[in-house]
Amino acid sequence: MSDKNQDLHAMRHSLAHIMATAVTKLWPEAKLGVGPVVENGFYYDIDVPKVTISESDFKIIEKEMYKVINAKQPFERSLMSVDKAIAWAKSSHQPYKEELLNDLKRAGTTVAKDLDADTLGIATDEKSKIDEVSFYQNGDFTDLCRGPHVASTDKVGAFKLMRIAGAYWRGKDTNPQMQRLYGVAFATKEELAAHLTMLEEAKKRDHRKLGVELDLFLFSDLVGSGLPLFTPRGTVLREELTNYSNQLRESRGFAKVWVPHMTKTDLYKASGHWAKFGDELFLVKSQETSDELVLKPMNCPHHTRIFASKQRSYRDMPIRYLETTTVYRDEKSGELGGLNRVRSITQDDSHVFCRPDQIETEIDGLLASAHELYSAVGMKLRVRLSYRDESDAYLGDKKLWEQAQKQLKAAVISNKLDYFEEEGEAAFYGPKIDFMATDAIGREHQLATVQLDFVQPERFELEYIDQGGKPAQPVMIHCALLGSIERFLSVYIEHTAGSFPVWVAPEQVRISSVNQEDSTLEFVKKLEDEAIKHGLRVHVDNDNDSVGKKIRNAEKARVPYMLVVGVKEIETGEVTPRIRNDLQVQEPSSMQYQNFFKSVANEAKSRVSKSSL
RNA sequence: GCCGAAGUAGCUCAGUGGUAGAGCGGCUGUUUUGUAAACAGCGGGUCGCAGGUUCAAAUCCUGUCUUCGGCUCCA
Repeated sequence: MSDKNQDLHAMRHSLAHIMATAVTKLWPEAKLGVGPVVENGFYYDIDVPKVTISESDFKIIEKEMYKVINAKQPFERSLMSVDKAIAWAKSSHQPYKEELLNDLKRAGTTVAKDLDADTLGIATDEKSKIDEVSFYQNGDFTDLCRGPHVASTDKVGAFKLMRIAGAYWRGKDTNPQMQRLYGVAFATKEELAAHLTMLEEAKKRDHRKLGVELDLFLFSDLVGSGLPLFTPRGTVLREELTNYSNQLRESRGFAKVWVPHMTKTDLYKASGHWAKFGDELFLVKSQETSDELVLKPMNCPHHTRIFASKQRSYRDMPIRYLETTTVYRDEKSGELGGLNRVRSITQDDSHVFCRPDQIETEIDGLLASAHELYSAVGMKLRVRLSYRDESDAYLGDKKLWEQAQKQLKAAVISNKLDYFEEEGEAAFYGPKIDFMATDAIGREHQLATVQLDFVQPERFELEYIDQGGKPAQPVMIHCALLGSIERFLSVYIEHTAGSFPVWVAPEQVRISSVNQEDSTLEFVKKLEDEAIKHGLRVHVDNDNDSVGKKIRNAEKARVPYMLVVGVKEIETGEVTPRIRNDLQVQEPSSMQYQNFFKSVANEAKSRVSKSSL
């Protein structure tokens, strides 16, 4: 950590301390939990019995904090033995601190993983030997805290309280819930202002906001939470992306299949999903039969039925199925949000049934497809090899797991992918390769995945006849390139800020007339027909608006190309396209309109990210 | 699920117990527009939904649905 960062860290730490000072002053019965530094700021978990602090209290809390700051109280650090500290916590009625200290004492020389080193006043490098914990005092307020703190309360830079939220004590939902007060803090007012501006900018990209502005999707109270509806424009996005994903896989020998969206529970009891995902399933009740049905939460068990419908020879392998289809999962209501987490999830799903010796080739092809797709959408890919850990949450033979994990790694290495390995991230039925895509503002998202599966072939007793004429068990490879279309779109909309490349853009060309003269309207119609002839998504704006207004509207809709059409164009037959800023590489020149549409159609076909005009 | 906040016109929002508002969008008319907002007029809301309190409820109370923030982030 640089000196500057250390200073900033001490400031934020001190602010958490000062916030605790203020809250304790306002509500003397407040019980303090933990108050660490986080990215861009700090928080403190506080439990005030019978009082609910709300954001409207921020003013008085901030006012109280400024009182402390303006008093320029020095922070005085002191050390105390753990036993003395426990006595302190008891006498000052701080049960949460007392609990932490007791756990610390019980843990002896090793600190339990979930203990908060910051709050306990333990330096990381001292973890193995803890006899004393540190306290900081300012004025008449003392708090257990590791620090570091700044020298006095006035040296804390600029801050702002941001929000308040419930947080379980030590992250366990069986524990009491405390109130977490968040603040952001920076060394200078200017940096704080810049941060707040940045947050505003990020808000502008929010796919939920753009979804409304660009008329892409919506939610209806009557339909239900987590169940998005897509408008014509939004559906273009879905179709363009899934067509591409399907095309990439069909060119590698995948055949489309189709399965119904509900099934008997027996299928998931056989697959092993019932035990794991039972409470996430939507139950469907038949009024005609006694069938217990559910909406499908995944497609693989269905696809195994198709595979198992015939006897397969080693010569038939691999068998590759692809289906872009919607699955339904009853997520916890509080976890739903925009398109990122929904209850109707459309996957560009595919399953390969292959011989063990074909694994590497199959994975190679899928990795190459993922690479191509993510290049086209302009996102950098990093790969996570997700392995099992030592827990018993996984099904299947451990030796098979180890073998599978090695094969995944080999394929990733031979594809020269940037990768890292992580234990405990695997699916319960096998290890996987997760693709982490980086968006335009540097956030990383997990989207595509390739997963190996030795468990379902066993559970469903899948087999093929090997070269020696004996039955053998195939390996299953699950793969989704986009992952879930909904989540992909939430990321992609924010990645592009709604400015989609020509091939994805719901509206590719807008033709705006300068006036409503018959001659103009006729020529506009001629242009529209030409665009349609080239398969372009074109809109005509013949409204009685000023040219300036029409341009503004087209810009707001993020239309890649706009043509303004009047007498000049009619006379010459030439158009000068207005190119959306992010696509433009050079000043556009005028050209015959036939050539213009031809070029745009080519750009869409080859999925380029910049304009060639 | 839990804690907190919120839901008023298509969108963004004002309105704290006494006749529901603004801007933008929409529609109509005037204008016939040349590269980021012409002018005028007119529509448009059971104030999320259901109960309750009150002479009177967008406003107060209860329930419910929906949305947002958080519950993982810590040297």
